[in-house]
Amino acid sequence: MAEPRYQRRKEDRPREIAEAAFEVFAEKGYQAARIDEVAQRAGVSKGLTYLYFKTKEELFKAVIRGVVIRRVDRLLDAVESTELSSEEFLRGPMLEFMKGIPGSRVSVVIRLLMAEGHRHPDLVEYYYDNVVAKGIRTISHFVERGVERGEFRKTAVNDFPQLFIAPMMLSAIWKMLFETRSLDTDRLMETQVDMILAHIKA
Amino acid sequence: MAEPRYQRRKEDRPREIAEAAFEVFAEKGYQAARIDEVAQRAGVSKGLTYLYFKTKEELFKAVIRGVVIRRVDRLLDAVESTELSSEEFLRGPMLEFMKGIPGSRVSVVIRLLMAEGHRHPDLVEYYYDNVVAKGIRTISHFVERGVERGEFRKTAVNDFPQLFIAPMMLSAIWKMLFETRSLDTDRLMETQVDMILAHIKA
DNA sequence: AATATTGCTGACCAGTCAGTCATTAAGGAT
DNA sequence: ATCCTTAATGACTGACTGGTCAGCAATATT
Repeated sequence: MAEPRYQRRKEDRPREIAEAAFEVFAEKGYQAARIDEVAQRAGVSKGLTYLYFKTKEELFKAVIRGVVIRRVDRLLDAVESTELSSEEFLRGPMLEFMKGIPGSRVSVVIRLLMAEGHRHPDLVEYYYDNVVAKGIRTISHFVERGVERGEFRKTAVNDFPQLFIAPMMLSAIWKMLFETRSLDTDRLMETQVDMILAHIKA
Repeated sequence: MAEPRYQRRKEDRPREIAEAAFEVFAEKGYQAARIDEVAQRAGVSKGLTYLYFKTKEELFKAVIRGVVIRRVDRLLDAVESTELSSEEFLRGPMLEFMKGIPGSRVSVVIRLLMAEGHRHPDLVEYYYDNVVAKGIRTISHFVERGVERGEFRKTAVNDFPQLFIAPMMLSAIWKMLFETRSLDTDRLMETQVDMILAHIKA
């Protein structure tokens, strides 16, 4: 009749701990995050954290890696499989994707990487290869396809797919730092898309 | 004949300490920065640091505040006093200003603020009022002057001066995280300016 | 030269925290 | 029931560091 003091849940623990860790890292940053607090939020003892993650750094890396991947892949798939015109895709799914970034977990990851990237070069590399480079290639490919289809002209924008996402990055940062001070980030990104389209449409 | 063990230099110490502190904060971030190391780099004992700055946090704030101000004010003055046409100003001094940001101390400050902003809301406010808001107003004013002079059309760009600096922000971040991976940040910013001009020129 | 002033030092303290490990007990196997 | 494996606990340690302060010595004053 005595309640068991805990349950053994080997399968779920790592995910639960990583989930709690993400929250704590998000709030405090890497250095100020306390393993004790991670454990507490996961409803687990500190020792158990160290059973599943050898060090704080490893936990950090696991958490960061776990966040972002699927989102970029979805965009990539959408580009490949869409039946929309390039302009419609830009104004529709692409813009929707970008609007979703500021305020999401992705921007937390950006912050953490900027803050701690120095000391975790392998993490930066992983993130660059699997998120940034992949995303940039996807946009690049999208623009070139537009050119081939005769929808777009060939312009300097072909060389700088970063132009599409620059306002998104600014929006993410703005929201993180200045939440209260008003900036209509959605319309900011829309305006950039308007401008790019006006510039490259055939 | 015995060399004096130290010299008393009340005037210079604070600046020297702040200088060293900037370096250490830049390399390590706020939390991981050690006051001992700051003192060592300033060629000074740890105790002296606490004579001039009451706490680590105060030192941090003093350092951040000391970095950015003059730069933005120079841009503001340049806008007011220039005899160039709006387009010439954009392509000349304005672009030069923006190219100077990534890789400069300013981007270090951006990184530190993103990483530590949470815990220093007054610092964020100070930075917003004296740098961000001021800069945005300056650009806004510049665009509106162009409209009044008949050089520019009135477009959505009037409402989003952030569009001018978004690629600059992306460049700053890119350079910090991915130094090695090539991106011609200067040309990225030029391309944005080209595009904006094409879009708003009367 | 003697005295006063104060910039500066560095040993020290009290608190903190990542990581360890001896121990406990959950729950499957027999 | 009993044993056995191992998930889970949490007290503990050792290293580290922000901040203090009693005293020293470089200069200013007389």
